[in-house]
Amino acid sequence: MPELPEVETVARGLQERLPGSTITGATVYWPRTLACPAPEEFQARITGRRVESVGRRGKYLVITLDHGYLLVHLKMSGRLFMAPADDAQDPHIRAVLDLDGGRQLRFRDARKFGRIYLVDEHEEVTAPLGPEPLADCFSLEEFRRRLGRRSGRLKSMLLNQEFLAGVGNIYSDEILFTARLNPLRRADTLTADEQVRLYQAVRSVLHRAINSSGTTLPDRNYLDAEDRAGEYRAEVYGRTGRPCLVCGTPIERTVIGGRSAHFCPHCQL
DNA sequence: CTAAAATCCTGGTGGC
DNA sequence: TGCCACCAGGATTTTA
Repeated sequence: MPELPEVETVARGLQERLPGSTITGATVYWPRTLACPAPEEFQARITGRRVESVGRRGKYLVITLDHGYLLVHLKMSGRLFMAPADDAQDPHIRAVLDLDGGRQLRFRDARKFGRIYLVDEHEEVTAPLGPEPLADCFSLEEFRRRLGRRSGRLKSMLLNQEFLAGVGNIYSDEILFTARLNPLRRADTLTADEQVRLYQAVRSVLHRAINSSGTTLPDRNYLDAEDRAGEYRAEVYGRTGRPCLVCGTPIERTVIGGRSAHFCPHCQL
């Protein structure tokens, strides 16, 4: 499932080739893919736009146009990539933007959870998001401030996009393992030292995951815009029953807020 | 406030 | 081999 490191990898790949392209048309094969506006208005407004840059905010791909923004959320199975217009299309293509030079930007999404937004200001979509965990301005002090006001479980807190933008189910588990904190702990019970560990784990895990181009699980759920798999190796996610890489205790799995949580019962307190 | 459950979806999996 | 029930998961919405 694409989270911050995977979306960042896709954004960097598209940034190599997409800027400067002019969008000459659009086809939406699965109408619900389009969060806004309605298909006819989308087609009218996107045609003739030029791509200026490709970036990321939280788990959203942010494509800056000469007028407005195209935002794409990949959700569970979404992929965004460029292809020659005469390449065969697979049945899971939900939307296609025609580009100049006989190319296309294709949105493929087997599970149909992904969404595309065309807006004048990207804040129309991204306003509710919490801070970017890797931004220079995201300080320990700000993290502590946000943490102190919460009483929920750490696992649920890290998954909350209004608390912090971009962390999903894999990296929330990896961050808590690195911080040696139990996913069931309540946020307002952390000692000062534990707050520092969590802050540093958020930054180091996401940073290392980006440097490894993200995580591709054995089912190959994620590939970047150039079909490359991520090389990050999860230490607890999906390793239920296997030995903890630090102490050898079998990794446990539980459900918190409807999400699977993997952790070492010995290392994470 | 937290939190759980339901919702949207389909590919993959385990049981028989 | 085939069929089927079930699960995963991000975000939102509903309910307690």
